[in-house]
Amino acid sequence: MSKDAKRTTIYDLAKLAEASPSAVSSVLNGTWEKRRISRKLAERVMSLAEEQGYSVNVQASLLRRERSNILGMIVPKYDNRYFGKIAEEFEATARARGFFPVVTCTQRDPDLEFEAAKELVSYRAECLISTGATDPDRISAFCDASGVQSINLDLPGTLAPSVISDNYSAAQELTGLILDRCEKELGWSGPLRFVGGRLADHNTSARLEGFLAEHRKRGIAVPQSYIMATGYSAEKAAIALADFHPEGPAGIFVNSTISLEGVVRWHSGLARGGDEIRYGCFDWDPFGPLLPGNVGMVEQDVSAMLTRAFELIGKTDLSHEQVLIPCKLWPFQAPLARREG
Amino acid sequence: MSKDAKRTTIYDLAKLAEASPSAVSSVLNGTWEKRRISRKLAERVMSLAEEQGYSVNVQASLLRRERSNILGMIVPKYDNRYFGKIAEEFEATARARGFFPVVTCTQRDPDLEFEAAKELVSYRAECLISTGATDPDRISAFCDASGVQSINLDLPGTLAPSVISDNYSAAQELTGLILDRCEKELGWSGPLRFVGGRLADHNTSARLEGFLAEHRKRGIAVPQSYIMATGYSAEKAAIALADFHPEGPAGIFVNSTISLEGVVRWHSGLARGGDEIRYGCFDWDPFGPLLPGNVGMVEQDVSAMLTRAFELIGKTDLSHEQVLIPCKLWPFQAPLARREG
DNA sequence: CTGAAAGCGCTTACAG
DNA sequence: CTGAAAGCGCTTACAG
Repeated sequence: MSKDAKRTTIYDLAKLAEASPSAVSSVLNGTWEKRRISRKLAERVMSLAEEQGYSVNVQASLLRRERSNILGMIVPKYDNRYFGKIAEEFEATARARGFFPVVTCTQRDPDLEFEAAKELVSYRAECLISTGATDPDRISAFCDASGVQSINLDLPGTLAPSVISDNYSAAQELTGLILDRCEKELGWSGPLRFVGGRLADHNTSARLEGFLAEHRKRGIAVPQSYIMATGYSAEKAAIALADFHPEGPAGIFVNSTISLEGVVRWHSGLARGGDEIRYGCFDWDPFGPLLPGNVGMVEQDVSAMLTRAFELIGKTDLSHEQVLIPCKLWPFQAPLARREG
Repeated sequence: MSKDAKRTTIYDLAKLAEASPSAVSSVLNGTWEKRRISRKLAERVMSLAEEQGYSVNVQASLLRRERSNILGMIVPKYDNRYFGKIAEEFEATARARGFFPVVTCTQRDPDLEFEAAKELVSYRAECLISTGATDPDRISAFCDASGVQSINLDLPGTLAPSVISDNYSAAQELTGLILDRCEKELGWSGPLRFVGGRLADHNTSARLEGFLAEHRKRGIAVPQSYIMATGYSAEKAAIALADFHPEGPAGIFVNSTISLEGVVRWHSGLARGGDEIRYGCFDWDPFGPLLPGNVGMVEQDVSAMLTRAFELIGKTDLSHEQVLIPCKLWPFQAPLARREG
């Protein structure tokens, strides 16, 4: 059946069915009943199509209909619980609604992000969702100029509606949880250290505010040096903590599972004192509950975020507001002890 | 600049530049020097395009050129170190070579896989790479009938060339590592248990063969009941081990990080005896080195696999052979002890 | 009940 | 140096 030469078109089918290309077209795209084409012809065409392995040339079809059906998404990473899940759910939802999802992973590189956006615009995407984009406004401005709708997810922008996690509240809750556990289990109350992320990043700064608010509420002062927003990498987190050899109790607010990796590495490398360390992490990883000292993690509500984002697709005249989605806090039971020796 | 109505076309540009659409087209697609269009006109057109925020309608352009530039990939999950990395590298490589990568996540669902393949064929993808597909041959047969090239990655098929990891050898090495460590650290020699995966799955069965070969080489018999290929889920792995309360030393070959989660959960839940457990995992996770009892992990060589796969793209008359890519084995240093009480 | 015709936005031989 | 024309494979008012 392999037809290397030319693929079957509606013209081929028309010839075989002894009908016009128009009739074939409408049979194939399901409008034949409306056009009152005889069931007999319709069936003949459909079985011929099957037989010839015909598949519509979507490129041509959509060009003619001046649509693309493409829903674009830009995402920093796949290899990440949070963004991986976002991409997966986005695809499933888009597909369920009849769109053709095209997701592109841009590695947090602003230029790659913009290139990907341009490409998606060239394909005349119906809408572009920028997830965790480093420069969402640049993308929105470009989309806007080309008449393509854009929506921000995870990280907000000012030129398009944004659906983001309620970082402030979740960070405050997580801070409270860690402080409570330090008090209960170690008889010690803060201040905690804040490790990971970048202060210039909206989410990190919102989380830091929540972190500080909870300390303030409890009357605990946080020294400036306790804020270690050293970026997104396990190495940097480990380096930031390298000089920290706690003699007594200590607590850490870990910003993102990427930083968590560094914190755990530091923790398991401590000569002693590790048993009196408690930490919690903003973001979720299945190995989290198994890490000694980890008292809880925040899980962002991906489904809720996407549901809200999809509600905005196709809507015009939207305000560029921020929609805040609450997160879930997962406290873990009794802390596991650290490795011996 | 927002043009909600109609997007700028080459005809608009032609009018503004007082030139023909043909000239504009060739300026815009870079063939103007070949067509010996005056630099003056070219520059006029280009600045007008810039000014009008023109972006070529790729749909129309590619339809005319009877190409799609699309390179399709089907992948089971994004939210997974291994497949997430494959998707990321695939995209970067495809883009670097001038393709438009479209990757689709199909959740190990055979029907979804097939639907996605059909969709990609409708878009006239130049080539479709099926990664970890449950039924690669069904996809290859369909692609073949439509004149679309297909390549299998990770899981082999018989109707298209396959690039896969050398599961057998890596499993044998990992088995050897675990057995060595058990002997050295616990003074005990096997047999190990094999946990996770499905025997019907090519990779699991190749790994099991390597596992058994290493035991055979050392003259260690493996009881049938030690093979617990219970599928791909943390729960199932944990359930399979639920009745296993080792009194003395024991060792486990963990098939996939998904199962690892279950094994670690089981391990950390043991009332006692956990200190004399050693395991290793086929597949890589950054938290791996931090898990007590974990002596090493296998990392599949994603870059090498993709490099080989890309070499096949566009090649015709390929045999449907299997290309085996060696894996890397990462031994971890001294085992960490388990949690206390 | 069905077909001829125009057109989606491009590209590219062909003819000056 | 440049334009008119045909055509990629479809869809859809329009006219019977």
